[in-house]
This record gives sequence, structure tokens and C-alpha cells, in this order.
Amino acid sequence: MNSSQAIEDYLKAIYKLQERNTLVTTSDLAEQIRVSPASATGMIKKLAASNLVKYERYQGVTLTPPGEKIALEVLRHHRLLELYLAEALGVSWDKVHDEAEKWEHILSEELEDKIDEILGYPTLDPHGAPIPARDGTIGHRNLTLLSELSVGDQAIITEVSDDDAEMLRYLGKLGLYPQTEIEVISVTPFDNLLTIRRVAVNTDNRTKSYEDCVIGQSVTNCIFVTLLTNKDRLLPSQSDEDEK
Amino acid sequence: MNSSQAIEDYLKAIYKLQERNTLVTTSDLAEQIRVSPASATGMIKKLAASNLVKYERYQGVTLTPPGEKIALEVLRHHRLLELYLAEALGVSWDKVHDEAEKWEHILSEELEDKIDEILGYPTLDPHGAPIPARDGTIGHRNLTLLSELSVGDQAIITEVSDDDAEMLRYLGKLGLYPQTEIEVISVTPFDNLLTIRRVAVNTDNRTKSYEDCVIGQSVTNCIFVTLLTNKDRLLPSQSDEDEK
DNA sequence: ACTATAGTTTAGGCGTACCTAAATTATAGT
DNA sequence: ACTATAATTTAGGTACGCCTAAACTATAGT
Repeated sequence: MNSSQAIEDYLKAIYKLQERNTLVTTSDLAEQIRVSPASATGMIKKLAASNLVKYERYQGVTLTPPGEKIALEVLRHHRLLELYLAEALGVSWDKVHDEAEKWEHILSEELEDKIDEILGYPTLDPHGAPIPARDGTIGHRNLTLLSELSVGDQAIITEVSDDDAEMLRYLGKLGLYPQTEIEVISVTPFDNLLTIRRVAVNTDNRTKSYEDCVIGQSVTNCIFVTLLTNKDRLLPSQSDEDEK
Repeated sequence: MNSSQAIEDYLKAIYKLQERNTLVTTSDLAEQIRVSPASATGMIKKLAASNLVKYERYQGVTLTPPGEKIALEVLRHHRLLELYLAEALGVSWDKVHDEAEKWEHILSEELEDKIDEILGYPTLDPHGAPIPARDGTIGHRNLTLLSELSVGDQAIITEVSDDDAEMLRYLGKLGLYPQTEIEVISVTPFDNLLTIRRVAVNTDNRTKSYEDCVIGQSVTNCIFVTLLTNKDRLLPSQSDEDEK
């Protein structure tokens, strides 16, 4: 595998963009990697020449199977390392991403296996993202953004973006971690500010407490959720009561 | 600290060569780094321009204080990582060097501190080499080579070279680890083959067993020892008996 | 259908770190 | 002291991955 760090970074970025956007453009990629569009064009051509991506000028870029394979390997390295750093070395969740970003490119298969074993073959990283398996399979998830919810919706946070340390510190302060149960209390007509009610189980393990916060779009676009259906709902909501 | 991986490698190599040779030449360095002499010259000039080494054409190279500081930091990273890989991740002692070689350049100070703490602030790496302290101090050791010993000499292995995996596997097979007590049984007149008696404490913790092996110069030049004086001697030796 | 603008590519360069081949300098043997 | 040899440096070149500036396409609005 003669893929340099730069190549791995590009493939990973393309993979992540493909998860969300139908079409991955040169500028999307350039922005994600923080590189000029001209540089991205150059690398894309190189990747296409190595059959790692499919590419037609002005038409965007798509991973080929070999390209996706490498992307998933890098992603596996990254997410296993994030979890290892958090669990074994006590690195706080806002810092694991940047560290893992450096380490992912030099992690040997042998060490990866040891880490995987030590962690007990985990499937989710500290931010809730699925860890690809060794064979390159990865659990599919629905990527509903918190910003897409409406008043009264109840949901479980499944995942948060891992690449902005300051954002993660903020989310930590608000208690918005993966697995947290929330309800949308209100939405402003402008700027889509959401008032979120967070449900926390008290230390007695029987009663629950609620805490509300107001968050803007840059935050609600970082948080992925699973919408709870009526059956799943665990707390009486404003909208339920309205229906009566 | 704008020192690239290449710069760090050069400084570390110069440091290691300085420990042994009085004069570090361009070709010594080129050989150590496995680079052409021409490349070494180029990098040396660059290091000299950054005041990391003192250099005069054809006269060899010496670390300046700032250069030595970086070298010791890299060495600290390397040796802490070697020990961490061995202890926490169960990597065998012949493989820790190559892995650490990759990781040493991206280890952050924060993670280094965590690793140091987890390991209990160790002073020796798995091959017996001293780990520089955070402040850049490093325990001085006498680097007597096993190849310098004579018949009848008894010694403790203090350290072995860490950079040749195959050699380390061989040493492991022979049981020649740091802290092992040995005696030179015989030396051949040609090629300096040494017959080494290794002392092993039996599982009963009371009796000792001995095992002999014959090793050549490429092996005896990899092993550093502390010579035992008569007082320290723990087993009756051939030469002691000869003196009677 | 045409033009303004946004997106993309080409052209030409830069810095790092390596290489080989040729020229130079130092050193040791006679 | 001189020359053969070994060590070192210079000269010129490669690959990678980035950059800016300029040229080019595509697309949306009139």
C-alpha cells in the first residue's frame, strides 16, 4: 500500500463528504482538507491515475472500491485510536481527534489489532461514530441532523462531529453527549435557534432531571440524532399534552 | 519547535554517535541514517544554519546546546514509547524500536506526560538505555562493550542496541537480556568469538543454572556491560580457580 | 441567447529531502 | 614531498505536496 499521508487524508475526506453530499466537488474537498482548490485538483488527478477515485473534470469525484477500502482503513485507525486515547490514556474527548489525526497514518496492523483487543472490539468511537470492522464493513446509520427536528420531537443523540475541539468542549459543558435523550422545546423563526431539553437520570437511578439550553445552527448541524417514535418516548412532552 | 522529522532524526543520530565516537563525521552520520554522504552534507549545513550543530567542512559535526536539547527530547519520546509499547501493548522487544521510531515524532508533550505517569516515571527502556528526564538530564553510563572483556571477566549486561530486530530476537533466544549476569569463558584468537556463560536463577530462587553460548563480534559489539569487581562476583569463575 | 459570477483547471513556482556523478580536499604510505 | 585512496562537497536532478495567478468552463438570471 503506497498511500502517503496526503493520499489517505484526501480519501478519508472524500469518504466523509460522500456520506452527506451526493456530489463531492473539488471545492468541497479543498475546503475540507484546507487546501487551495488548485491543489485539490492536482491530487484528485493523481488519485484518479491510481484508480482510487473516479473523476471527470468539473463533474466531481467518487471513490472506487480500492479507494474506499483505504478510506475505511484510515477511518478505522482514526476511530480506534480516538477511543484508545480516551479510554487508556485519559485524553479528553475534545482532544482525541487531533491526536488521532496524527497517529492514524503510522498505526501498524499489528498494533491496531492489539488496541482493538484491549478495547474489547468496540463498534463506536467517543463521538458515537461507527468504527469500521477489519474487513472494511461499517454499520450504516441514519444521519439525521438535530437541526432538522421540529418542536416536540424527542430524540437520542447518536453522534457528534469530532473535528472541532472547541465545539466539543462546548457540547460537553451542555451535556450533549452521544446517547443523551433530548426534546426540542422550541424553534425560533429566524436563525433556527433550538431550545433543547436534555434528560438526565439522577444519581438515585429513579428520577430524572431536565436542563434546557438554546443552541444555534453551527451547533445543531454538528449533532446527529435518532428520532424517537411515540412508542419510544420516555417523557411527557409539551406537544403530547397539546394534543389532548 | 519547527524541527521536521528529518531534522530530529539527524540530531538523534548525531547524539548517539557522539556518545561513542569522539568525532562524528559526515559519513558516520550518512551510514547511521542510511542516506548518501551527499545528503548528509546538505542536512548538516541546514542544521548548522539553524544553530543546531557546530560544523566546519571536513572537520565533523557537534551538537550545540539547542541541538542537544532536541536530540534528548526525541530520545525521551523514543524510549518512553518503546517501554509503553512493550508494557501496555505487549509488543515484543524486537519490534518496539521500529514502531517507536515512527511514533516519536508525533508524540505530544501532553501524551508523553500521561505515558510517563502510567509507566511510573521509568528510567530505563526495554533495552536498558536510560530515558532522559523531562528537563533534558540523562543518567550517564559507562558504555563498556562485551567485546572488550577478557577471559574470566564477569559482568552484568546493562544495555543492548535496540535498532536491529533480528539481532534482538537472537539475543532473546540466547537469554542475553539487560540485568543478566555473565562470564567470559573463552575468547578465540581469531575473530574474537566469545564463549559466554549466562547465569540464570532457577525457579526455586535458590539455585542457579548456567548456559554457555558462543557469539561473534557483530553480537558482542551490540551488548554493553558493567564489569564486576572481585567483590561483586557471585559465582566461582574459571580464572579465580586458575589463580590458586 | 447572453453575460456575470462561481467553480474549476492550467501554468509556473516553492520548499523539503532525497539521489547520482563529478570535483574537490584530506590523509597515509612510500 | 608526492601520490593514491578515502572522505567530503558541489552540481544538477527527482518526487511530493503545497501555493498564487491567470485562464477557462458551467450555470443562473435577465
